[in-house]
Amino acid sequence: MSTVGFRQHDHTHCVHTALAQAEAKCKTRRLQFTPVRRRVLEILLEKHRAMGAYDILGILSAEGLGSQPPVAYRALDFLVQNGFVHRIEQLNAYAACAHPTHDHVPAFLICRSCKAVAETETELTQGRLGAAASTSGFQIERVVVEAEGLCPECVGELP
Amino acid sequence: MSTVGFRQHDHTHCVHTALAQAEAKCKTRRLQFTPVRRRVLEILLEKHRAMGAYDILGILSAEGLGSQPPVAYRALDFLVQNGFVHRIEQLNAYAACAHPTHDHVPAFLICRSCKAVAETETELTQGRLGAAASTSGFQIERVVVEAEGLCPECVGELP
DNA sequence: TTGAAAAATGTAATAACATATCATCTTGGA
DNA sequence: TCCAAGATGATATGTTATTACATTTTTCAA
Repeated sequence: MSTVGFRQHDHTHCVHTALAQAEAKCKTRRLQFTPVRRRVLEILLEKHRAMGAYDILGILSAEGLGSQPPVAYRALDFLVQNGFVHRIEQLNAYAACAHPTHDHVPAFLICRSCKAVAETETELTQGRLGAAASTSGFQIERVVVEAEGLCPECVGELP
Repeated sequence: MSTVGFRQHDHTHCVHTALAQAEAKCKTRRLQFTPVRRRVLEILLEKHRAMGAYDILGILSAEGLGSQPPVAYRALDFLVQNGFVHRIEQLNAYAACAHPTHDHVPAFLICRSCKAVAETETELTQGRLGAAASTSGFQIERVVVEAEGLCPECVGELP
């Protein structure tokens, strides 16, 4: 449960917890946890999957929270910047962070069939990548690790 | 030189070599190395950097090789499919493979300042990601590893 | 407490990236 | 030589993301 998220669970509780944690973190850092930002995080926590900016915008729009793309992108930028949400590069999509209480390098397992996404962690400079960087003098600031494949559910069901 | 590509080098030679290797590989695999596909690979080898599909299309168009997006995307799909080119997810861009002669999991060092891209390699299931995958029953098929940061040139020059 | 600066929002327009569809042409192999 | 698969031409459209600028709200210190 702490590393992989393919299993079912009731998460009304975890949504509330995560929102409360985000609110607290914003308070201590003096960041504005505005209604749109809060709602975008809540949407991503509730859906518990990767969503595109325009999917989110559709919901915001239906709720009268804004209808133009920058509304969604600004909120997402804020949430990504502050570690509440991760961007999944392969999918051009966003997912709520599963471990928002500590700094980490996220890594994702992405099912190419059902698009489920599980988050785990990895080390910043592990193995050959870190070695290559330090050899060449490259200074790593951020690492994207995304594995594509089949989740446990889909492994059995496909050709 | 085999892992990192931030250093300068004369590469008229390596362009020719890489094209010849691609041609040979297509021959043995019975793939059609058509003029557009060849030219797209050549462009990426010559520029020796990540380029967007529309950048490439601009060049093709100026040369009378086609002016509509599918022309570029089809050629890129072919080249990616067959391991001659990699897609850089973070940049929505494409770069010629630096090690086309053997199968590998590419990893990239991407300079956020000058956009230079160096390719190195990594293991498919190294470390915690592989562990999380096998624990949960996720079957990894492809891994994207992209590090963003500052290249040796830019490390010195920025604030 | 109030006023200036910083941050956030509203809104319109457009840029950048990518695919669907269908007709036509070329190639390789039976 | 003919067929089937693969490649190309061409049009249209879908999806993702940013620029720009006016306005409002919040913060913070004088």
